[in-house]
Amino acid sequence: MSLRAQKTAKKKEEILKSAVTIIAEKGYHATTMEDIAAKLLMTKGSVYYYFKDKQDLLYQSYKMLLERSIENMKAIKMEVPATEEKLRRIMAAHIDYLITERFGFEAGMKPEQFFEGEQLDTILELRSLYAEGLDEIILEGIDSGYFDNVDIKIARNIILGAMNWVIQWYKSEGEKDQKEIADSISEYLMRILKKPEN
Amino acid sequence: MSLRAQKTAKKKEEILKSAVTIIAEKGYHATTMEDIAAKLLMTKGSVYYYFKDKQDLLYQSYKMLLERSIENMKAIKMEVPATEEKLRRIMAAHIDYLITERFGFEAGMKPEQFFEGEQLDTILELRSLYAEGLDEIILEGIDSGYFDNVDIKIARNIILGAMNWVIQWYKSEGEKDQKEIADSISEYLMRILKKPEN
Amino acid sequence: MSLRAQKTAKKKEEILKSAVTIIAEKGYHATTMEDIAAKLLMTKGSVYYYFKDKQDLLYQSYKMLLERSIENMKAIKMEVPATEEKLRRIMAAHIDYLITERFGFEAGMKPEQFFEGEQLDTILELRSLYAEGLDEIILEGIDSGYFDNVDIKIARNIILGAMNWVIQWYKSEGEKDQKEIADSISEYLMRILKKPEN
Amino acid sequence: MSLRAQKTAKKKEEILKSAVTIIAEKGYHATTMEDIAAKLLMTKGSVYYYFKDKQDLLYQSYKMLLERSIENMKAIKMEVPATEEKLRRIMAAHIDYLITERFGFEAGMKPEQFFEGEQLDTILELRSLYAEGLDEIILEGIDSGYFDNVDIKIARNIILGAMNWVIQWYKSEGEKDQKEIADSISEYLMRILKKPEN
DNA sequence: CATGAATGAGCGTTCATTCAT
DNA sequence: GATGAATGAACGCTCATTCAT
Repeated sequence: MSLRAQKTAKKKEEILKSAVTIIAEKGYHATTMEDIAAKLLMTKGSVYYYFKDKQDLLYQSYKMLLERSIENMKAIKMEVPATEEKLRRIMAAHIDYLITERFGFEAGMKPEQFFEGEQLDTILELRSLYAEGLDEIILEGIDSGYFDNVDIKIARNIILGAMNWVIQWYKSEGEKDQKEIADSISEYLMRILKKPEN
Repeated sequence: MSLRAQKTAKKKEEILKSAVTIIAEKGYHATTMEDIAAKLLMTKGSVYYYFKDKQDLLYQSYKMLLERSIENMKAIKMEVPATEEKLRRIMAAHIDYLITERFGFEAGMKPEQFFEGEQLDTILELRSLYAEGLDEIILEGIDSGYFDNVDIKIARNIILGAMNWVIQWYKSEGEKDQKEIADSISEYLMRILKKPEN
Repeated sequence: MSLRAQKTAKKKEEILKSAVTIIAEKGYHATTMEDIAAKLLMTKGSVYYYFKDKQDLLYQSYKMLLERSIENMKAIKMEVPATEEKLRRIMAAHIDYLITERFGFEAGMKPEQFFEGEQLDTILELRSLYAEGLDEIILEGIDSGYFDNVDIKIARNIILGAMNWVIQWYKSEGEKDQKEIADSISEYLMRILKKPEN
Repeated sequence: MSLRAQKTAKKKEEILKSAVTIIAEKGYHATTMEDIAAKLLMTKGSVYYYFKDKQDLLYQSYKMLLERSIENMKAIKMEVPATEEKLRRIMAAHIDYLITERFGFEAGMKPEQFFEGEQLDTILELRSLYAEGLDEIILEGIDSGYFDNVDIKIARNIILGAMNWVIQWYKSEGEKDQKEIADSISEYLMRILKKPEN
């Protein structure tokens, strides 16, 4: 990658990050191109040099978030051998990412409401990939006899729902810090999966 | 209530229902007053005869949904004596309401993004009321020794998150019907709460 | 006039008075039919029973004010014989009417901006009538040798301007009361007309 | 000031002038943003690039007119030494400005009807400044024994009223030209102020 | 006569998008 | 590459007006 291309890529990422933050805060429609540009001391026009349109910006933002989540998951999978620990780490990372990167809009967003055509396909596929990543671990646990023989789809969606919901209540009840909350949730969710010990 | 007033109330409710449906589908900002009116073969102007502005319409809609949810819960509480059954029924009703009434926007919505002042206060209080309703049942279970001594706040939020998430995946994976899904989810969530049987 | 017609006439006048007050306060365009009706505990629909449209209401209001001013002037003319006293009384009445009846909109209003066709003609003619009424007195004074040989049109317009301007400053500088102000103004304006005494 | 800024300032002024003209003609409420823009072959959107909203446009217009009037007055005060001549010149300039710049809306406008808060304060202060400017000259005349010992406030308001009223009758009675009218009015108004010569 | 309800035209305003410089 | 400026389509909202009851 040439130096120029690197610079462009860096700028693009800055813009995406700015966009993610503001959209998470105000919502997509309430966020203006002006808002996004202003936060970076740019003008609207410049943003259009890097992104085709607002829709594109949303798409790239969302895609980036999903891809990173998937990468995070992969990294943890490589790093950690034990099934349960793997799942716990992934949940913690998910919640952490949700809160620190403020990509709140990931949570309740219905992709069909914002994307269509190829974009929608890509997004849905990335979502699926992430879901499958979780499924694999659950399956791994079941196969190894460590997890109970649960309905994987249901279990995974309970986990996803519980995790994404954190955004709704984290701030308001700040007694426990992020780490503790992630641990507690993991702990409880594990009860769904784990085989009753005899 | 006079006949006039009844008619007005009915019309208001029609509009609210229409609004709820469309907002659930397209999102609040993407929904125009025209959309809402057109669906009822009305004109924009008429909608404004019944509601102060778009914001008011959103507020009333959301409030109605929350109030009904709370009433549903109360009714079930009165009707069903057994703690576990009570909780199961409430979960089933919640999911059912979510899907059939399509009030998808309840799920991922951050009230702070849409409301402020008194409206926000009211909404937050209604949310709290609903949450407390769940908490009471959990506490009842714990006190009776039937549930494990879980962190109520965490448990409640896992339950809420898991239930509200259903909207995100119900349609796309329609093999199981609504009832079954609600049952499965309840079943699994119960594992978090129930004391391991010895 | 039948009893019914009397009732109607009375109602019409009530509405006109209400309209005058509110229009004087908020301006014609900023005044809604709702405002006018509400002040009389009526509904918009009723007002339309008595007046064709908003324009008609404005026209009738303005016409009424002008006609009364003219009648006032006539009455004073009949009553008072002395030229100077006549003029003074008319000025005082004019200012008094302006302030108490709050028909502020008479002052700065350019009829061409609000009326056209027959309505405009009528209004302009009534204005002329009032102006001529003043002119006659001035002429009378000149003929009798009591007033100087001034340009009547100019003199009359100075008088009208000075009087109508009162609305702009009366309230804010309330040290002197209405009567005194009217007297002072008359006094000074008289200097324009009166022949320097030798 | 950079060239850019100059261009912007120029454009702003163009818009203000356009606004003043149309508002003077049709009145504030009857004037649409479209009207103002169209007169300059612009689109509504462009006007909003330069002015926050319609209210802002009115405020800036009015402020500009008042400021220029005050500056005009100051310039004349510097230029002309003799009290009477000073006053005459100011009156002539006032009437001239009123007619040529068509800022008719200055005349009968009640600021309280259009402005509030800081805007109202500023406008009222500018009005006061102008009024005080007149008062000073009157006082100067009195002190020098050239003017009679009149009530300054009353005298000033008669002068203002008479001058502003010109807008109401100038066009329709166009026999005399602007200059002559200004002279006549000054002449007559001077009679109010001047000490009777013995 | 009165009114509640409905309508539609029109206005102010926002904002994504474009483009000359 | 960046930006100031311009655009136009769309939306929320108001309000005079109409009309069935």
